[in-house]
Formats: sequence, structure tokens, C-alpha cells
Amino acid sequence: MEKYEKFGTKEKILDSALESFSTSGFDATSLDVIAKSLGVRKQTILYHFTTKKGLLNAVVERAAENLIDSIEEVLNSDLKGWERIEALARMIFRLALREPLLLGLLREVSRPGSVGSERLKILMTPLMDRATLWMQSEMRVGRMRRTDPRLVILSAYSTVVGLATEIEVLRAAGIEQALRPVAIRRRELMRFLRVSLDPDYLQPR
Amino acid sequence: MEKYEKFGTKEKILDSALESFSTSGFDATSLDVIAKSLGVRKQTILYHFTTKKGLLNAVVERAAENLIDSIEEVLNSDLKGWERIEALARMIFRLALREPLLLGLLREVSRPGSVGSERLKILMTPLMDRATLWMQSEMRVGRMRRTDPRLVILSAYSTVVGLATEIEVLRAAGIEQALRPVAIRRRELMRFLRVSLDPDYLQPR
DNA sequence: AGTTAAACTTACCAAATGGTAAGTAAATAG
DNA sequence: CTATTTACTTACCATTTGGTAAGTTTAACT
Repeated sequence: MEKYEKFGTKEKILDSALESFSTSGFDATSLDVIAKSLGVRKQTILYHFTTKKGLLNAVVERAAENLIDSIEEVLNSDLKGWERIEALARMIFRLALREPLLLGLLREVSRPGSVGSERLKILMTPLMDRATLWMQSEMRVGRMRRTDPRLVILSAYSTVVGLATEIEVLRAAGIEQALRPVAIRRRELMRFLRVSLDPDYLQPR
Repeated sequence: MEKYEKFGTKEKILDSALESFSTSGFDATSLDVIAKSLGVRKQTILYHFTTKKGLLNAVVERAAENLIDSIEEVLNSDLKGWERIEALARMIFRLALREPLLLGLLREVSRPGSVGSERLKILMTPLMDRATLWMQSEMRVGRMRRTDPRLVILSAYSTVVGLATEIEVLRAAGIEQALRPVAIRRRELMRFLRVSLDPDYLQPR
């Protein structure tokens, strides 16, 4: 029903907020600053999102949609078993490289007790449950090694979040070519997943 | 020169600040709250540390001393080559488990552009340089595989920082027994270091 | 043309926060 | 005994910040 909306103000606010939240953090972000950077009054932001927390939730929500879409895409492919997992990991890392802000946001919001963490949890739970169920069924038929699925998922998750720190630290240290560390991380994650899940994989010693 | 000092107020402030900075973050920490929790006026804090940033720096400094002492201990042992590195990694993980607040602080302060990051950099640079030089000399005599030492160190660093997130996320997910993930991470880091550094280590495939 | 509603703005505010200035009690030094 | 320093407090303040209330303008609907 939108009538005119001066050239997508709402989207621009979300963009700017994502940037600020993920690089400076929620607390260090002031609505006034965002507004000023967009040539808009603070009240405009509050008009669209009512509260600062609401803005954060909207940002998280949009980012999650982004992520979930990508996951859905892989899940709808006809890849089976191990290849499916591999495709997922690959996709996540590709996304992380393409949109580093998403990573930053994830890290900001991952701290338990942070303002956005509840929302993140709400959004992630269905994904988590779905993955857990699938893994359990794979374990039952012996296509996957028996372990605690949650543990595996959360470890993978924190590897990805950790990537945010790593990329930023490397950049701060003046190491621009941040591609190799990312590749290394991905290989590491893959091996971790293999070791934890692939019943045919022989653990090297 | 201290005269009486009502039972170590300064130390108590540092303890409380460490806790708050590492769990809630710098911005979300208010001096008034810390003071109130100690039954002291805010001005007492500012008397000892002049500014909030000064307090953070003091907290970081004390934590760094803690860390550097532990490192020094390993460095003064007579362990050689690979065993030395292994001992270092083991020590770091032990420290991380014993004092999780240190990890939290590290994560808080690791974000480039954060208030404490400059101080951290200043404290870390000598360590980094020393490690780099040692690794380069080991590479020259062929006891280490040739790579970029900074890259290896920073990767190891971000693994440790990532551990902070992981432990907290796991705890938030209701998984109390957080020991296994930590052990897995350590093994992972060891393997990473081996693969990157040990010239006699055959990469499994 | 007139009503309605969306998209913003101006005006304002209460609370929180870091920080300054000026004291006060206690211990030590001379 | 007096002077000084240390450790802390009371009083106060400027600024920032998220948020409320009440317009105003522009477009759409009837």
C-alpha cells in the first residue's frame, strides 16, 4: 500500500543500521548519527521501527531472511548425505565473503544477553531443529556417525562467527589478502564435520 | 606508599570492571552500576582511574600481565621446537578454561576500532614480534615449514577468541558440559599448527 | 473538493552517563 | 601539634540518548 515513500527511506535506514550495528555494535550506535548520515530526522527512524531495539530486530530479521533463503536453496537441491553438508558449508563461506556485514551482525548478536540475541534465537531455532532431526535420521540409518547434533551445529556456527573476528583482526594488522585464512577455515570446518559425521572417514593420527 | 586503602578498593573495582566489560561490553557498562555493586561512589572509580577508558586500559593491562606471565613461564622452560608450541597452546586453553572472563575481555577488545583495541595492540606487539622472529629463525634452519608467521599467529589468536563465543553460545543453548568442544578446538588448533609449521608432518588426505 | 492516511519534521523531555570541582576524614610525616 | 597526602564523598553539570506528542506536507481514495 506504500504511497510514495521518498525513495526507499526504510531500506536505507536498514542498510545504514546494519553497517553501524555490525561494525560499531548496538550500544555504540546512535539513532541520531544514522539519521544524520541519511539526511533525515531521528524521528523518521522511530516512525518506521518504533524503538531502537525494533530497528535491530528488523535488521536481524532481514539478514536472517537472506541467510535462510540461501540455505533453502541448498536444501532444495538433490544433493545427498555428505555432499549436502559440504554444499552448505561452501555456501555459508561464500555468503560470508560476499557480505561481511552479515558476519559482523551475527557476532554482535551472538553474545548471550545482548539485545538482539532473543530474536536471533527465535529465528534460528526452527533451522536448528530441522537440521537436528535430519541428522538424527541419518544417524539411525547409519549414514552418519552418532554424536550430539547440537554440539556439531553450534561448533560449526561459532567457526563462522569466529571468522568475523579473524577477518577484521587480519585487516587491522594490515593483511589485506584475507582469502587464504578464509579458505583455511573452511577446510578446517570441513574436516571437523567429516571427523564428527562421516562414518567412512578414517581419522588421521 | 599506600596508606590504608579501605580493603583493596582498587582491586575490587578492577575485578568488577573485568566482569562487566567481558560479559556486557564496554559501552553497556556504567560506572555508576559498578560503583553501586561495590558499595562505593562513582567518583571513587574516577579517582583511581580518571576516565572510563582509563579503567578499561587498566583492566586490559592486568589481564595482559596475567597472560604474559603464563607465556613467559612456558618460554623459560627447556622445551624445544614443536613441543614448545604445543605447550603454549595447552597453556592458553587451560588459562581460557580457568578464567573465562579473560576470553570475554579479549573478544570485547579485539574488535578493531573498539575503545580498548589500541591498548591491546600496544601490549601484543612485542609478543607478536618476538614470536615472529623466533619462527623465522626456526624456518631458516629448516625446523619449521616456511609460511607467513603473522598469518599463523593471528589464526591461532582468533581461534582462541572464537572460543569465547563458542563457550557462551553453548552455555546459552543449555549445554553445560562445555569441555568437549574446548578439547576439540584445541586438537583442531594443534593440527592447524602442525600442518602449517611442522615440516615432518604429513598432511592427511 | 474534501477526507484520510502515510511519511516525515519540529519541539520537547526525562533519564542516564561520564566527568569536574570542592570538600572531608584519616593516616602519615616533620 | 601541624601540614600534607591519600582515599574517598557530596554536589553539580553538560551532553547524549531513546522516546513522546503534536504538527505538517504529500499523496491517494471517494
